[in-house]
Amino acid sequence: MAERAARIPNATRKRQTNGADLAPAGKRRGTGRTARGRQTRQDLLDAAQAVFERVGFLHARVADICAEAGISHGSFYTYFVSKEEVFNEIVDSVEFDLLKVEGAPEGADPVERIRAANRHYLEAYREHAGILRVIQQVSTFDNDVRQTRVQRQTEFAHAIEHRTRDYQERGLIHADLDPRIAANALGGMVASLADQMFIQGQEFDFDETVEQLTMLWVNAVGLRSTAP
Amino acid sequence: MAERAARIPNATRKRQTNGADLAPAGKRRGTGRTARGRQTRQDLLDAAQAVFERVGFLHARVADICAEAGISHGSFYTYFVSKEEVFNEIVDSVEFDLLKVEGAPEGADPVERIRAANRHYLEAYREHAGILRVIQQVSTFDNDVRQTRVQRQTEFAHAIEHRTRDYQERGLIHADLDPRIAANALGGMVASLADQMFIQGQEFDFDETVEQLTMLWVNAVGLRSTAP
Amino acid sequence: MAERAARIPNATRKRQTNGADLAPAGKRRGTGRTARGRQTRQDLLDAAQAVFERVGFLHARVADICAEAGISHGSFYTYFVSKEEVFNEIVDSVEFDLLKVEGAPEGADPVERIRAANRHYLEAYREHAGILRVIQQVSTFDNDVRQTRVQRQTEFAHAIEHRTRDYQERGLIHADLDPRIAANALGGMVASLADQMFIQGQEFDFDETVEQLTMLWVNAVGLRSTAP
Amino acid sequence: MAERAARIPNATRKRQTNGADLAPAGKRRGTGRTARGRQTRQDLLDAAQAVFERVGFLHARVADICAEAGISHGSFYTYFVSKEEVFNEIVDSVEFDLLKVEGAPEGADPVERIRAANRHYLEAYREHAGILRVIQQVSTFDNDVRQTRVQRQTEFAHAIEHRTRDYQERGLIHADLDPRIAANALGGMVASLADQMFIQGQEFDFDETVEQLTMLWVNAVGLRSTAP
DNA sequence: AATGAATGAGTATTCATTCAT
DNA sequence: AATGAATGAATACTCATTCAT
Repeated sequence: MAERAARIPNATRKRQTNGADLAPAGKRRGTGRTARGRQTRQDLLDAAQAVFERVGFLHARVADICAEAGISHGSFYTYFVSKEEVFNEIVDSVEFDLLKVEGAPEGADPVERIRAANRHYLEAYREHAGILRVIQQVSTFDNDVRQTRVQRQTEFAHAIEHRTRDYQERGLIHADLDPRIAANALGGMVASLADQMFIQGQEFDFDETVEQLTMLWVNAVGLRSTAP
Repeated sequence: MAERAARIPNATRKRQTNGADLAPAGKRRGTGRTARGRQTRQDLLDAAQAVFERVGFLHARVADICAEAGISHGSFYTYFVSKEEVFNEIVDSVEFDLLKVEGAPEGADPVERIRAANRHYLEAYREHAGILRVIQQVSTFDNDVRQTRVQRQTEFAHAIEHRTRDYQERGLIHADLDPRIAANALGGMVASLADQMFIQGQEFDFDETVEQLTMLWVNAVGLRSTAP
Repeated sequence: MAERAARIPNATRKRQTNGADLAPAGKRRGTGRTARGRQTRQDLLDAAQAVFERVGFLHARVADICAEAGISHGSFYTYFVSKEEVFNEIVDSVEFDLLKVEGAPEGADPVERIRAANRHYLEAYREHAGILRVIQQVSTFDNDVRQTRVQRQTEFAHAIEHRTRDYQERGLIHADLDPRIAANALGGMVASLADQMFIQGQEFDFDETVEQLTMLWVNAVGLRSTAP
Repeated sequence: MAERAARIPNATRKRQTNGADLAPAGKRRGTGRTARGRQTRQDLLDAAQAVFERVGFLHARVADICAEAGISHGSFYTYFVSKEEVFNEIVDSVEFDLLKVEGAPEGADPVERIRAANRHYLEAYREHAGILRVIQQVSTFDNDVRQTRVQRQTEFAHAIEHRTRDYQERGLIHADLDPRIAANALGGMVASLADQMFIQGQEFDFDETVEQLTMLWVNAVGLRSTAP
């Protein structure tokens, strides 16, 4: 642990309640009718993201965010209900595209598709490593965010699962694999490596990693290239 | 001097500047000279673990731990310097055995070994899920703990990498795999699934998962059973 | 994120290792941008001084000071980093003028000058007795403050020493006095009496004391009035 | 002030009561029937004095004293009611002899007597500087100790005052001096210099200082040597 | 007598959030 | 909309003193 203890200043909490931490519901603020308002709001979002990525959610103080945005302390609450809200908004605007399979059309060679998906996943992870790290932190004490994070993983796995079944039915891959487990395992493999590379800071050659992941994946499911 | 003595509340004193990152420095506590003392210390450790697992590190208050242990507030500091210290001690006493390959002797069939290792990993993860979740949380803002955690992962991967090279040299598995990447990827695959099962709470059949992971792993590296 | 936001209570964070002895470092507080802010800051200073004088530094709690100032608990830290800081600021604003020789022009009769200096010293001491008592307390466990206090004394003695040499050269006083020792002794004599009168609370007639001190001083150094 | 604030752990206090802090009254402990008991008691006294002189009263913890004495934590209270009590006992055993005029018999030459008294005072101060510093600290927040300290000074002054009157009546010194003020002033002069030398740590040559103080004193009162 | 474990009063400090201009 | 001052809940930690063996 190391450093001398000092209170961590902020985050959300429900004393003694270990239950769901859902939807902020309530009032939305500062919708931004004015152009100036909209600008300030955006400044705040950018500042918040920068601060979060720099020091993490727990150590980020609203005051820091305001300083970063160059606005006064109190104005924050003109635009956001709480620190949590900014965070959520940032998350919403960032998260979604780990899943997309880019660069390989629907009908393409399965190996190609897998390679493309792996590459895309790693690229996206790399691009968003900063905020992903923060999301990981927050998901550790906030059920909402944990939910969202699991959800994202689940969707990813579902997509893989779906395709796995398809390939199995077409006899392209091993029949004795459980599509759901395999999907989660292989998705987890890629996610784990991405985490090691971009969150934990371990060194891997990007392209080589894509190749190896693809090879492992293809072997694992026993995919035979459909290429002639 | 005065009727009822009472402490003078405040003044300036040099904080025991405590540069070191690991050793909490200063006076050592809870020497545990007495059986009673040792008992209390253990109670405190148990209580702390229970509380950490229940509410996480962040939400755990020293007061909660003391209440759980049934001792007075101040006694905590007879044994530990800080909440961090108890945590570290718990971590040290728990972490180490994800790595062991149990149940399959050194010379056993490679597939058997992999299966045994996977089973052991999942079992250990399941057994320690509570504290592992907390470790994950803390590693999110504490570099020492992060370090330790990465270390553990790294060692695991090293072991796999070593064996992978061995198998490659013996021609038992694909030659074109990069042992390091493969080791991290496959290790990550198992770890990720363990996380999904025992930390994120997704449902998977334990035995089936062991089988599937083993199958995926074996396929991925192209291992041919050495059985006749 | 959660229904009602509430702070996450604790975790580890690097204490702003603050080696410097003087500047409290870290974020500067209470910039006093607003008139209102400046007012509050002043209120706080006044309150702090009052509390310090009433109960001493050791027994003064930040809460007491805030209560005295009629502001909320936390606001204190908008303006000052710590109890120590307020104290230092008060000291800085008060200390300096024990030294001045008021009322007797540079070229005046030496005896007149001594009398004026003595009177001024006692007056200043009397005026600031409250805070001087506190300074004495703090200098007892705080090296900086001790330093400052000694410094003040030293400067006073230096001034006397300087003049003593001058008078010796001009043959106005005994030649066999050691200017440095004499200066410290005579300065100490006055300071000591001031302390007895205004800190220890012993009763002495003010004017008579000035006269007697002057007489003792003049005799001690063998000063012959330059008056015709 | 400098160091980061941290609570000063101990001393006596009466919340909100600025009144007298008198007599501990109550029960005396550990009178020491046994030889062993008496030994332990003395060890404790010695240890306490050492610790007090090393870190001051405020920073001295009962635990420190016990450690220094090599006895167990709780045994302290077998012998003393409180930290204050040990302190008082130490003070009582040390304080008294600043006053004595050693080395010059009653009928000796007045100048000799003054010289001898000055020398004795400085010597005693030097010898007991360690504990005197602590007494000074404690007198800052403890009325009893303050009282005692003032008392000592007062007695010293009384002695001087008495002698001064005597000399005045015998026509040996100036008639226009106020014996009480002069006594306090001159006594304070010596005390102040002693303080500067042995508490504040300023450098003065011992013998020279005695000479100069004597000279200043003799001059101040206009004493004519009775030597032929 | 000695030991050392247990107790608990006492307080500084942070920072999200609200509020008066 | 913006500003920045004010609020106050929340909690770790120390150490004198007591108590059970």
